[in-house]
Amino acid sequence: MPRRTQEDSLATRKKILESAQRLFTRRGYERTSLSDIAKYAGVTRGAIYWHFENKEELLVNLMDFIDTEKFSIQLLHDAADPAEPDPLSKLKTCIKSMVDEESNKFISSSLMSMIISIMNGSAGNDIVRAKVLEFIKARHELMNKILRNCIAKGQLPANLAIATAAEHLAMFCVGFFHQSRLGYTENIKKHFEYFIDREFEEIKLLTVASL
Amino acid sequence: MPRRTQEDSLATRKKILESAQRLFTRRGYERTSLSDIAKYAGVTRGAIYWHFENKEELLVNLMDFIDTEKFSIQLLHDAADPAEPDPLSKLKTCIKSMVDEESNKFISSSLMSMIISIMNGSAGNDIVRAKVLEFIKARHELMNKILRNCIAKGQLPANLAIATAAEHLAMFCVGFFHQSRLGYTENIKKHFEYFIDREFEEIKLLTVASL
Amino acid sequence: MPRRTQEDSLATRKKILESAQRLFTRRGYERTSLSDIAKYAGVTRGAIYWHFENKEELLVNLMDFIDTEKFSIQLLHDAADPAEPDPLSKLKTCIKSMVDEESNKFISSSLMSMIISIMNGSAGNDIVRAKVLEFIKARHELMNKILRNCIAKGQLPANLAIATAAEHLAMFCVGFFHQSRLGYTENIKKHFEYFIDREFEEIKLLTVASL
Amino acid sequence: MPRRTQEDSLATRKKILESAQRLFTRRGYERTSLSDIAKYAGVTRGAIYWHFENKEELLVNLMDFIDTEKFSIQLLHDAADPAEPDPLSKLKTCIKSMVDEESNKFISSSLMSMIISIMNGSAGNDIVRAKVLEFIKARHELMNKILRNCIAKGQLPANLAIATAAEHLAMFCVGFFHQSRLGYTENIKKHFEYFIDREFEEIKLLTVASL
DNA sequence: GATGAATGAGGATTCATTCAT
DNA sequence: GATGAATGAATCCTCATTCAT
Repeated sequence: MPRRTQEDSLATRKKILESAQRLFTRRGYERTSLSDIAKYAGVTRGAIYWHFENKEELLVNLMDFIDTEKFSIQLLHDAADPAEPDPLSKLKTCIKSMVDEESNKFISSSLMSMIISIMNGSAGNDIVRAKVLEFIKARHELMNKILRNCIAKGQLPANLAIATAAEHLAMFCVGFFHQSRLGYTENIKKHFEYFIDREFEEIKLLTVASL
Repeated sequence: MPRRTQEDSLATRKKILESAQRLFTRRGYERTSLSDIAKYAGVTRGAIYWHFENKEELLVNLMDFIDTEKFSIQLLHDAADPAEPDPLSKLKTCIKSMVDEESNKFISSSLMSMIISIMNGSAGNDIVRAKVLEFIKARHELMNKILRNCIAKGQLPANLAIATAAEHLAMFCVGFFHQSRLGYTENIKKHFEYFIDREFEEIKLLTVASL
Repeated sequence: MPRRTQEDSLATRKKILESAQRLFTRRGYERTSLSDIAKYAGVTRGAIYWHFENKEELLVNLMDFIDTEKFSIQLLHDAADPAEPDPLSKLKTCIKSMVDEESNKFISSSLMSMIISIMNGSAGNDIVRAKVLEFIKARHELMNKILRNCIAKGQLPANLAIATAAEHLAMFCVGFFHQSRLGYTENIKKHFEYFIDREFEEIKLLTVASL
Repeated sequence: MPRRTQEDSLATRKKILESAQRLFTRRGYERTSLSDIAKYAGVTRGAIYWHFENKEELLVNLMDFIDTEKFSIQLLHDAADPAEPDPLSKLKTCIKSMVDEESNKFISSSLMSMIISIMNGSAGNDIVRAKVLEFIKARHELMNKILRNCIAKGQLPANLAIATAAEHLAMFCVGFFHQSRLGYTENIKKHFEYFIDREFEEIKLLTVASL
């Protein structure tokens, strides 16, 4: 029973993307076949090819999809907004959400595991790699912007070594994320807010003068 | 066709393992075919099957192989040795070596990227997952042992929350490793020793009392 | 969305046929997808299915279309016309036009390349084969009629072995056509009229008496 | 039940090539799937990929295979041999054999139908096209060589326009071949030797002086 | 009249695995 | 110990075709 209206079409597209996300995250990009995705989405492989050029394009579109859908990214954008009076809290809240998100398995960090497996994969799919790198870069720039916003609001030192601080923060998040996946952050999670606070204390030390 | 001596056999085995390591690290487990490995090692696929049951077994054996071969693990074992008077320095040295290792691309941390891709991928091959988890657990226990050794030598607080500290340290290392792979640790690398020192200062705060 | 007039419909049909001709000729029947044709014609696949049952039917219709459209066939019909005082010249002119047509790439001989690929391909699509064979037969009969007309006008011997002559002439044309496609008629083309004349001299020898 | 000895391997290879030839000739390159070939040869698709890189390579190898296997090409080489006292007869014999070969369906001319469908196909497979063009060129040069040999033996005029003559001869052969495929050489076949003789009489007229 | 969405049957290719030699 | 040959299942992808709108 084929679907016909434009809404149906969009619904199909969404179903495919969601299935792809779920399966890519669960099994990794390589180990997920289009057949798997189609089955999971309740459509045929052909339908996937109607909506996406090929497997790579599906992935690229998925990235945009997740980026748009998931709300945690919104928090980051808020934190970067010059109109935001308390960007630091917003940033901390966002980082804090990693704990819940992880337990929910499907929030923006699920994207990261995908990213990693793609970057570990390599070889052919240059379009995907480019997209991933672009994606990462965008996040990095966003982080820098947030930090600058924090400085502007007097929440971080004026002479902060921004690039270094951004790297440090990213390390913290990524480290937490990966260890969580392996189940080695039980104790950290218990006092996660404390560690976030400590992280920012560390960052505050990273002034141009001190390095 | 000369008779193969046992040495030849071992040499072949080693060649296969080294090729596997190199290629798995480079392209990931899924994207590396036994054909690739055989070609790279200058043997036939059949030879791989002589030495290893199948692809998974090759991977399992590879983990042991890397663990034995690579020297950085030795540093960790030294640091855990009760006879070692300065385990903290040994540990720091080992962590510090991540910088060079990364640039050299082929030290023990390369194993981690493999581990990650395996944990991200699969679903199926439980033997491998089990092996990986065992491997990670062993590292974790080793880390705990080292921390205890540091406490014994008075280099860390007696009431350190060891498990939490170990998790924190792991987060630091893993975070650095991943961000390095993506090329986002340039600034961190410049002052890596400083950051290692700071990391241990943080850890020192993690006493049973304080948490 | 404006109402389609009948003219629009015919225009679409024509666009499809022309696109089909161009692409079939260029890439062959098998290697041309309906998608290609639709894209080239600036319509959707669905439109093709509105005008033609399926791919085979499109081809069958295309043959009629070409047959009607192209003018060289007209020359042949003229040559077959009993009212024509000089059928031989008409025939020669038509053959001579092969040289230009080839360089123009799209005259009736382009049809032949299609025919050939169909006869070489297939096995399955009997309707097409039947159509092709019918088409070829029609040409053959036309040729016989022309030869008879030439005899009637005294331009060829009364006791000409018509069937044999027709075959010979066809061989000449087909041979030229194929060698042209491969680029091996450079020298022949330089004196093409001469060779046409010689061909007819040869044909004149094919009398019932002589064979 | 897999085969193991080298002879078996060669036998498999041969079976694949023969099946490919038969099916390519019958249905054309595009319409023949590797599955078809495998089935016909009684092997699996994998076996084909063991012996040949891919479908194109199979075709390229097939061309060499046919060229080597079939005997009519030997006649041509004999005719080109300076030691041959009567090259013209050899050449005529070879051309004459087209009649039988055609009826046998699988002689060297079957290659030509393949060539045509490939040249008509086009698009992707540049390697194949190159191979085909090389193949055709080789034949052409061989033909030129034979004609020169005929001149040397005084069987053709000293001032023969060789290139033109070669083209003319090729046209004759190719024309006959194609019309035969379509079943329109019945009458020509009855007196084929006569037409071959006439063809050579025509060629004899093609002197540098006369053109 | 024509479109957009979806299907499903293949098709080429890759690859882990097997096994006689 | 190792090779070369072969298998067969899975994968990505193409395409003719269908059909509600």
